[in-house]
Amino acid sequence: MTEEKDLFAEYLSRNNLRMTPQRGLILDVFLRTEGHITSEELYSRVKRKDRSIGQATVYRTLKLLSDAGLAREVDFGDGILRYEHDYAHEHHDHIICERCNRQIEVIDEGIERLQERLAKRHGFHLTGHRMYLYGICPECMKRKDRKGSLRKTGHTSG
Amino acid sequence: MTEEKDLFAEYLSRNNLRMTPQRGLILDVFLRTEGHITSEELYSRVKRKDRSIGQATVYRTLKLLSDAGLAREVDFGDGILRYEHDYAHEHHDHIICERCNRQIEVIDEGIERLQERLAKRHGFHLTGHRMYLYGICPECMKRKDRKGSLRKTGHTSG
DNA sequence: TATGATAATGATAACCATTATCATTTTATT
DNA sequence: AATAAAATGATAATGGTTATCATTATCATA
Ligand SMILES: [Mn+2]
Ligand SMILES: [Mn+2]
Ligand SMILES: [Zn+2]
Ligand SMILES: [Zn+2]
Repeated sequence: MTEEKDLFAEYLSRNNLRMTPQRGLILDVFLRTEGHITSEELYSRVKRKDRSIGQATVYRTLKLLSDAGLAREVDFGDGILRYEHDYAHEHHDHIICERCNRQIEVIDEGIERLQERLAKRHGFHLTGHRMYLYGICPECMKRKDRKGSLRKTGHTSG
Repeated sequence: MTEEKDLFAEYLSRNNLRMTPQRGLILDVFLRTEGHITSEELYSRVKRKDRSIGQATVYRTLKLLSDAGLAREVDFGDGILRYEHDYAHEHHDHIICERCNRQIEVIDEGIERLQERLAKRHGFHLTGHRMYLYGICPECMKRKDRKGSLRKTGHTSG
């Protein structure tokens, strides 16, 4: 946590930006929050510690944290950007349950390798990727056809 | 093209919806347009043939076409939904160039297989996926560091 | 071929996450 | 202190998409 703060401070000074109480607080709260958090959620958490904080500052800081390599944007495709820790966190992809929205983090070295090869085969230099698997989680599998909260994205039948 | 129209008609009647001149025209123009088209683009094309068409109708019809299995939503992550043909078109994924936005369609059976296995390993029943690779295309590789139109998504360094 | 019932259309307003604007305040440097 | 540069927070704006709603078109039936 101190290490992350140092990294952020270094990133800021390297870019002629300034460490401020707001930025420090936002980073703190972010680091204490596991999972995939929206700017809105983070804003409401930060506001509990500093009534006067502005929502725009949270948006701005989250962007800075992403550039600094401390946060990573996660886009589940529902129109709301989420953020997760990106420092000392291994890269991973996500499986999302279309029934209950449960999300788990997964990694498959084989897939990563093949992605690299696939890009190369087409002459591309691969710099990143987004991969989201959609399905039905084990729990939802048991309680059969609860058609209740289907997500209705267009990812089904890929 | 007649086959697609039949499929659409069948889908509509199956859902107690009606085939209309507007829907027919929108499907026609959509089928004649290759690539990944936005609702806006399709709207302007359709409007050339029917001045009186409404933009909402294009949005609505595109959604219907997706449900009917004739169109597929493509989300490159820039906040604009695109659509591509989905009937008699093999599933594929995309590589997008971060410099010039060129996009190519790719498929890797090995990856598809591993995705299936990865989901199963976590107890999920896989229903679909989204995979976008980001990189630098061969052309942009040659004309070095044209930092011109960098996309600035957050997908880099996956 | 009128008549209801239902669905579709097009114009427009609303939505909503995110960005831009800008006056004011804070911070770093002289 | 004085100055310049950057950050903040309130608020307006953005822009793709969706909701609303009065009007029109379509379908089934008599
Ligand atoms: Mn994650
Ligand atoms: Mn495609
Ligand atoms: Zn589930
Ligand atoms: Zn390129």
